[in-house]
Amino acid sequence: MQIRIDNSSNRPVYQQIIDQVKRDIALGRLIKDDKLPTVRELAAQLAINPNTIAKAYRQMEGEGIIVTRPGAGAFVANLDSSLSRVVRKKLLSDVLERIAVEAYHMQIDRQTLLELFNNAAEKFNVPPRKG
Amino acid sequence: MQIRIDNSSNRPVYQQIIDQVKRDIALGRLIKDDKLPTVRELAAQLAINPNTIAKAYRQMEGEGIIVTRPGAGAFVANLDSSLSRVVRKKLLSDVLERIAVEAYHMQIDRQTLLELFNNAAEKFNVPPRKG
Amino acid sequence: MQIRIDNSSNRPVYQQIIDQVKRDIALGRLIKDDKLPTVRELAAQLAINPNTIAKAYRQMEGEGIIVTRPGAGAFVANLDSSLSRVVRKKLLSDVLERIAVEAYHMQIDRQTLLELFNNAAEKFNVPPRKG
Amino acid sequence: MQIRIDNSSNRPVYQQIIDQVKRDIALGRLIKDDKLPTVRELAAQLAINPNTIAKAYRQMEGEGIIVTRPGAGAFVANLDSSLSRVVRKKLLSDVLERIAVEAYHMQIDRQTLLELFNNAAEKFNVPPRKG
DNA sequence: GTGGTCTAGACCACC
DNA sequence: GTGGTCTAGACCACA
Repeated sequence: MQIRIDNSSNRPVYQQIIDQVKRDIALGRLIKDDKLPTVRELAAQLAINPNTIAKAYRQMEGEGIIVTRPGAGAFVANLDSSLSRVVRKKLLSDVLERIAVEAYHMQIDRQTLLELFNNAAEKFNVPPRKG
Repeated sequence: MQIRIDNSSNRPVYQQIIDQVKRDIALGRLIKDDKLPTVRELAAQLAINPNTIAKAYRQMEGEGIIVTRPGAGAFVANLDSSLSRVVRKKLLSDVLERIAVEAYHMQIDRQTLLELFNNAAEKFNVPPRKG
Repeated sequence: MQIRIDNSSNRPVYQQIIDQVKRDIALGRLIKDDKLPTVRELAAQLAINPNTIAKAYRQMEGEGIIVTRPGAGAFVANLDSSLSRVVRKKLLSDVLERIAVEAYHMQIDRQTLLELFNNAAEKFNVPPRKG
Repeated sequence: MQIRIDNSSNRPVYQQIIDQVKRDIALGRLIKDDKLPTVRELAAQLAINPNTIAKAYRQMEGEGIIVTRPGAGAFVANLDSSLSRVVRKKLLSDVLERIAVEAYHMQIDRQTLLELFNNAAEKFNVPPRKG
């Protein structure tokens, strides 16, 4: 678990932590039952307030990404989204549309955008077929 | 120019305005030199604080999306990204990676994600070849 | 909006706030687009820290119960659970089973339990038929 | 006595133990004077800190669910709630109301909720008539 | 020692 | 003035 905070980013610190944990899971670097650093550990390591870490963990717990057990620590959970499939697709669809608009304004053609998309999709364990 | 504000969205109002102007441009509904409503007009129409509209316009002007001619109003500008191609691709790439990670956690398979992507890309004028 | 905190309760303060807002919505005392008290208002009224109120609001926002707009306030949202129906039923089912076990140990017979259940269900707008 | 700990549950371990003992009693799998495993045994079997088991037993003894006879072990006690009937009904009523509120927000109709309730009630020995 | 809750108080984006 | 983020530090339940 190597997390890096970019203080010059607009993205809130707690969100950066979530991003990177989720990314590590998607990359297969973290798997089910792996233990995350303790709140205090990570806080010390990154030199940020423990509450900020706790907030990130709490949110991931809410999303079902991790499981926290007081007295034991935080652990990677099973992949299991409780959101309905319709909602999940809608969420992704909205962001993808916004990206398409951005690409247009940035004058990035569809071919190039598709390449970027494929690079991104292959990098992570987005399974080729349902499952 | 029909702009609709979704109050139940987390997206800031000024950002929603930008989104929709950019979207209309990408859809071809707005083209170069088209006149945007005045700040006052739009504020009245949407029942929104004029400062919010002004902020949206100011930001779009900064991005080179529109040009404001004092005394005349705001007009759609030429497509002309000030950023280098490398930077633009990096920006898109980052967001696409984040989407791929989200898709993984939402258990959306690559096939489905690709469909969503294609739907989004086709909807807008992301030119098939460098444009 | 009259919220009362029971300091002698084990239930966390932020949770008590959520309970009561959700209850008021279910009772029809609060309806879509109604404005909740501001974080600072409620904090002053209840003599508790604003962060605690903010936490309650943030969680309700996450559950889709309310919508918060910085600069505007917090508002009751549309009824619209994003959880899959299977998950929702499982969640309720688990709690109901735990209650049945409790009822057994408390020597409350099924007839009485059913009465208590009906009282509770009628009190709130649990719709008689899907919808 | 087969107890299973779900580490991916938020429910504290000691509470899960209590839940399952009470459940087994309600199901008739454990009856008066049955001997529970010793703290040491159960701790070894579940690979859990003995203090956690001890805490569960201590609490059940406090609730009158079991009796511990020093040197002999822990045994299932008689059903005998120390609380007044009014208090017991109030306790159940409160939880049932909270469930009704949840059901409302989850858009589970009363018909479905009633089915879930009946399933739960039938599963356990909630006696049809005062028992 | 672990995470969870709460307080107190600062600064920022949004309207 | 609104909610959101972050810091600093206390206390508690859980293991």
